Amino acid sequence: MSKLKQLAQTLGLSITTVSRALDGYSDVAPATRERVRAAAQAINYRPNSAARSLRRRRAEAIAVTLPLEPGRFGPAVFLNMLAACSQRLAEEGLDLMLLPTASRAAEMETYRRLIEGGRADAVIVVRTRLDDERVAFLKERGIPFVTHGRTGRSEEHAYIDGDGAAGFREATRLLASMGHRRIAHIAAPQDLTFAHLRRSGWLAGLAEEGLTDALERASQPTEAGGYEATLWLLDQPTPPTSILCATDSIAIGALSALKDRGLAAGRDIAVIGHDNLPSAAFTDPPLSTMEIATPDVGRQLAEMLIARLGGRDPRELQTILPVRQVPRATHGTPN
Amino acid sequence: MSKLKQLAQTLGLSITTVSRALDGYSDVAPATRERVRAAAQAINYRPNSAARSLRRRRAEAIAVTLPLEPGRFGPAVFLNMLAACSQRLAEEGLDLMLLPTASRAAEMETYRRLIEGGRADAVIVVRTRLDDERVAFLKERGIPFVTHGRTGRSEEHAYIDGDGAAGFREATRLLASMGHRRIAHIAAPQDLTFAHLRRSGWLAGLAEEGLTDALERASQPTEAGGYEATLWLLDQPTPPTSILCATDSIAIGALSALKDRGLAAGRDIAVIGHDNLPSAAFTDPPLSTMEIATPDVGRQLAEMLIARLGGRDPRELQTILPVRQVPRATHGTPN
DNA sequence: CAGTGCAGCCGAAACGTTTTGGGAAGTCAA
DNA sequence: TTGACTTCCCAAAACGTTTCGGCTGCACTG
Repeated sequence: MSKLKQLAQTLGLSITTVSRALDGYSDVAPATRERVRAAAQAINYRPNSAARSLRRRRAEAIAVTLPLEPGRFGPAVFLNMLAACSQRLAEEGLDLMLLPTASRAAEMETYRRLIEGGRADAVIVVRTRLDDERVAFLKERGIPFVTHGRTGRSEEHAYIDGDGAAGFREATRLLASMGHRRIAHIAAPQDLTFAHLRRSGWLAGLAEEGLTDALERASQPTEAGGYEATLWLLDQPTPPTSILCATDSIAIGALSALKDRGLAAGRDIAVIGHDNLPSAAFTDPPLSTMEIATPDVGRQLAEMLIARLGGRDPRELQTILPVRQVPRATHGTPN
Repeated sequence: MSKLKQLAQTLGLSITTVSRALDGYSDVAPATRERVRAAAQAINYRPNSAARSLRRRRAEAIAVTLPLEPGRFGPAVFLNMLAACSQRLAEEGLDLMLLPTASRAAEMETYRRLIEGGRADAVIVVRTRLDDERVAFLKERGIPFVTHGRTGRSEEHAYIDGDGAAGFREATRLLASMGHRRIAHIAAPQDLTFAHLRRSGWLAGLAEEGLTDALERASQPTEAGGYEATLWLLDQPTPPTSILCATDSIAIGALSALKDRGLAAGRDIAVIGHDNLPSAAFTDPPLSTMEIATPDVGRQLAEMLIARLGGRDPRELQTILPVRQVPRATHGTPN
């Protein structure tokens, strides 16, 4: 027998009344409500979530797939954001479920199961691409969603993103102001929106400074990728005096490559990353980097999701957060 | 109208038959089964998960809470493991849901909701403690679970764990064999099982080598913690010639502290970590560390979970995986 | 004192599946 | 021809909630 029925029986009430009492409806006497609450507490009652969401026709859950290819942030930063998000969602009775997916195909299949199967009411899309099939799918199905990062169709959907372009433009100009003329870029794969935006910020900065030497190298957003790319840059006929890296992981790889070539980061050559990973303060020398200035991205993301679930127009839910420079020891003057 | 009903109507079959056809029961004619499958495919049918799990009385989902205090592995390693796990679980039609939790209290409340509300069929417990209230709760409720890491009651439940004690014992003896006599340990909080085991391995190694100088310092398992602890160790009357760190994060902080004191890791003083984080190969000098030798921990974890769901005795599901040394450049001889 | 309104409660339907317990038709052996 | 099996299918119940549409009895109004 269901626990709700048990409760009703021991209390001498109908199932209806017990249910309504627990949900705080006004048509049950305050005294009764309290009695019910106490009894529910006593037997540790939690409504069966399957039954509830079947009847209510919503899952009371938000999903986010977790693509395992190396990504935007380090997982640590990313998880902290989702944690904050989940805390805010919990206040609304919403569970946040993270579903790891190994490939794009697996990710799309997960989306289909989630959506068609009614397992999630809304989703968070991370590691966005300029042309993102997940966004297309969700728009077509009419599922509320918020992306973490822009896409090629950003004007049509809710998103939250850091202003990577501005950050990279600023960093480029900073390097130029210190006398650097050959400012190279190690880019992450350009189908990833954030990578595209950061690169365009770098190009804008070069243009504003009248610099025409736009040396760049594409790389996976990993330490190993950064290592390789840096060696390549150093082997060019006129190697750069500074390297702007799309992510801190790349920058950490870069530092290692410089060391292996006997170059001192921050003296012989400047390096700047992006993300401000926890370990970035502990590299040698400590990495100059940048980060989203707002501390509560996760919470804001949750608010946007809640607003979307409430039917708010996605075009009112588009946030670009400022990026702040975190200068440490690797952005020195050119030799 | 439900999609299943729609299907049944367009096919001129009963709901029963459609359902059974899709589930592959043998009492529906092969031809019919194919017809149903094709039709379902065409309209992109996915059973409503709430209805299904209400009727089946299981959620077809495994939960793992994600404590956000700094933990055992770096999140990257951890997520890769869970990804592999989730892949295997998906083959059984099980979803893996990750629920971030900010505090122990929030974590327990999440457990209660999950379990009492029937949202998950089994759970994975990570970041285990010697005295773990989650384990107590799950045992009491009779919910199948597997822990990642042992506890004080390990003999009673299923677990998978690396042999941290053996790894630290071996590393200690290795250092001793190179002439080190003052081998210090930076320990993670001792209520965490892994920290306790690693420390005991270090102590065992010292004992076997007849070393009595057991200098140690407790620390949070973070870079900052390792930094602080290292400075403290260096400030002792007779500072160590080598430092065995409970985690790579600690070791990375240690490297940074050594640098700040003008000491060269691997030459002036040896450092060894544990976990083999992706960035450990890119520290300066590259960090000597150790790691679980088995590549597919996640998959094995999934297998154990499936076995538990199948009613297998937990005492048959206890795995301790060998730990392998990953020597790089920081474990040099004493000066 | 009839009529109206409201507070507090409840029965039954509904949500979309799976599963139980058959039933009808066909096949085969005796 | 009969009975026993098989094969293929189905109606209805069940899962545990929420919610719709009342119903009862009391207080108040005029």
